[in-house]
Amino acid sequence: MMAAKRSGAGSKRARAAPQPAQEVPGEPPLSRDRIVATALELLDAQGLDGLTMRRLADRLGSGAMSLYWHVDNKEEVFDLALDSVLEYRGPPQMVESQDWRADVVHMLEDWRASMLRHPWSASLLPRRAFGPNILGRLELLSKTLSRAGVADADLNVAIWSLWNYVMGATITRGNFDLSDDDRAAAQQRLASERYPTIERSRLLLDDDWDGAFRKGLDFLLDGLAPDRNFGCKIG
Amino acid sequence: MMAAKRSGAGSKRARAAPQPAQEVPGEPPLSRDRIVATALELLDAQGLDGLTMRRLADRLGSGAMSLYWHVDNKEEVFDLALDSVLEYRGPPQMVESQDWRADVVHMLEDWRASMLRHPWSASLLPRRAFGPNILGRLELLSKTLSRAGVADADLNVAIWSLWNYVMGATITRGNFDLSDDDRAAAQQRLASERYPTIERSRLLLDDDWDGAFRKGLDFLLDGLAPDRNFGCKIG
DNA sequence: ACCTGAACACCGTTCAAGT
DNA sequence: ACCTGAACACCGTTCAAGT
Repeated sequence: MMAAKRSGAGSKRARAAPQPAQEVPGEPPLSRDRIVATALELLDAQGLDGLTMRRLADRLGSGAMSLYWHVDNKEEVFDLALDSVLEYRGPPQMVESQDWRADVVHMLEDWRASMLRHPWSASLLPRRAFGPNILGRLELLSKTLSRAGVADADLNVAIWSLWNYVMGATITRGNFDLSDDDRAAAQQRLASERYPTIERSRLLLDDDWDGAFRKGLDFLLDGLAPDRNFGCKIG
Repeated sequence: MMAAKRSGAGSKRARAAPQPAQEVPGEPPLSRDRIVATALELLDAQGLDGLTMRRLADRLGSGAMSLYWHVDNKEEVFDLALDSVLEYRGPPQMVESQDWRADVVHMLEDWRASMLRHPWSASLLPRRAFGPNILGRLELLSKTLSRAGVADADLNVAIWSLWNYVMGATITRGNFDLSDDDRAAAQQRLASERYPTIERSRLLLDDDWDGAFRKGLDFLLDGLAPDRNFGCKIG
C-alpha cells in the first residue's frame, strides 16, 4: 500500500531550473508506467467503475488532463492495465517436460490465478484487442498442445475450447461475490419456488471453485488429448 | 413474459377520466414492460454503453425521471432486460426423451443462441443476481443430467463446467467483432513477432464459431457423461 | 516536451413539486 | 398514482494556453 498522497504544494514550488527533475520521492514525474501502476491500485481497490481519469490523475498528484499526454484515452489505460496483469512469469523454457498435460494445467491455472488476483481483469479481456502478454500465453499453450500431438487441424478448436472454459470460469468466479446473506436468500428462493433439482444440489451454495475448475478442466482435456488412455468405463 | 413483481398492470388501462390526451397510438402510458422492450431495442441498436436513462426516456416519449417511478434504478433495467433475453421457449416437457445428450446440446445451443441474438447480454450475466429465467434453464439442465445418471455429488461440477464453457464461448463470440482489416492487422502482428504456432494455425482468423462451440462441447460432455462409450482411442 | 484550467456535452439520481 | 424540471455531483475529452 504505497500512499503517495500529495504532501502539500512543495513539489510544485520547489523548482528553480527549467527542468526540476526533483528527487522528491512523493511526486516523481508522470510516466506511462506510473499511470498503469496507479490504475492497477485503483482498480484493485475500487473495481472497474472506480477507475476514473480524474481520480487516477488525483492519485498521481497531477491535473486530470496531464494523463492525455501519455495515453490516448481511457480505453488505452484499460488495455495497458490488463496486459500488465497477464504477464507470464513462468519457467522460461519448458522444452524438456515429459508431462505435457501437467504443463497445460499449470499454464491455465496460472492464467486463471493471475486474473483472479485482479478480479476486474477477466471481464475486460474478451472485448479487447489481444495484447502481447495474452498472445504469448496462447502461443505457449498452442506450442505445448502441438508438441503433445494435437493435429494442426484440431489446434484451434482445442485452444478456443480451453479459452472458453477458462474465461467463463474466471469471469464467473470474479463476479460471483455473494455475502452469506445473499447466499441464504438465493437458496431460500430456490426452495420456495420451482427449482427442486438445483435446490437439492445446493448449486448456489457450492463454493469449491478451485476444485470444480480443476475437475471440469480434466474432463475437457480428456476429450482434447490425442492419447487419452483413461476416462473410459467401457472400452 | 416479464414476471411482474408488483400488482397487475391492467389497472392503468381501466382508468378513464383523469388523464386526457392518450389513446394516441404513438404514446401509450409508461409501464415496466414498455420500458424493458424499449431498453432491448436501444441495447440491440447501440450496445451496452448506448443504454442511458435519458435516451431510454426519450425513446419512450417521457421525461427522464418518469422511469424511476416504474424502476428502482438503471441496474434494474439491466436485470429485466437480461432476464427477458433468457426466457426459454423450449418444448414444454421433454419427459420422454430417449437421448439426453441431444437434449443437453439443444438446451445449451439455444441458450447460447438466445444470448447471441443480443450480443450485449452475455457479458451482463455473470455479475448479476440470478433471475428467474436463467434459474429455470439451470434447473432444466440439472434435471436432465440427473435423469441421465449423473450422480448428485457430481451434479454441481457438471453444471458449472457447462456454464463456464457456454459463458466463455458466448461472451467471447459476442465481443470478438473484428473487421477484415482488424483481422489482417492481427494476423500481420502474429507473423511479424514471436508467435509462430498460433500464426501457423491462423488462430485469429478462424471463424467457425458454431462448429468450434459444438466440438468443444462434445469433448466436455464426453468427460461429464456417466456412460461414455466413445471418444477412446485406446481401451 | 510536458502539463494545465476552463469548457463542453454528457451521465445517474435526489428532491420538491405538479396533476 | 403517476409524471415532471431543476439541480447536484459527477463523467471523458477538446482546446488553447502555459512552462
